[in-house]
Formats: sequence, C-alpha cells, structure tokens
Amino acid sequence: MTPFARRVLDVVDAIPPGRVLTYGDVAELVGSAAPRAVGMVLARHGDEVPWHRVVLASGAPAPGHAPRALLLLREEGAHVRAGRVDLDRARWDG
DNA sequence: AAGCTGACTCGCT
DNA sequence: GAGCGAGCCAGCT
Repeated sequence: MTPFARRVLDVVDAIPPGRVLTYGDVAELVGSAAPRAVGMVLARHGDEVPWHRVVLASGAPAPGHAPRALLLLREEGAHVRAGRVDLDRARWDG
C-alpha cells in the first residue's frame, strides 16, 4: 500500500450510494493528472471500496466490470441507461 | 536509472 | 457514436 493508493481509496470510499465519480475526477481530487494511476489502485485494492462508483469519463463502468457495476449502481438508485450512468444526474460534486 | 504496462482521457477523423 | 493516436503518471522490473 502506497500513500497515493491510500488517498485514492479514501476518496472512493467517500462517494455516497447512487452517486459516481470519473477516474479523472478522483485523480484530480487526490492531486494527480493520471486517471490511469487511479485505475491501477482499484485493480489492486478495489475490493476494499465501492469501486463500482468510479466510472469512465463517458459514464460507462470500468471495462470488464460493466455488468457487475451496472447492477450495483441500479440497486443504489443511480440513473443508468444504455450501459452508462447519467453523469449529469449522478456525478458527485465532492 | 531506463523502460514497460495499465479498471484513463482528449482531440481528430 | 466509434476508432485511433498521443499524453498522462505510479509501480514494478
């Protein structure tokens, strides 16, 4: 576990149910310009946080995890349509 | 220290 | 929209 990873996990863990954040948003919140680095953290420690609340800039969930993420998001009441989250509605302001 | 990889993003076609 | 290329940076050889 690295300091960077801990900051990322803190942010993701703070996202309320039914709301989402893009990788870019998380990166910005932890003071980084590397959304991909955020992805690496979730790949390793995603099971410790609500990883499904982090989506691509398009609103689609992480590639390879779309079905599971969409299911969880719908259960939380997020507005999902055509395989992607409605960012205008569900994006969390922080 | 240099290089590679990846749960990304953005601009162009 | 969808497909492509370039830029991004943390972590691990």
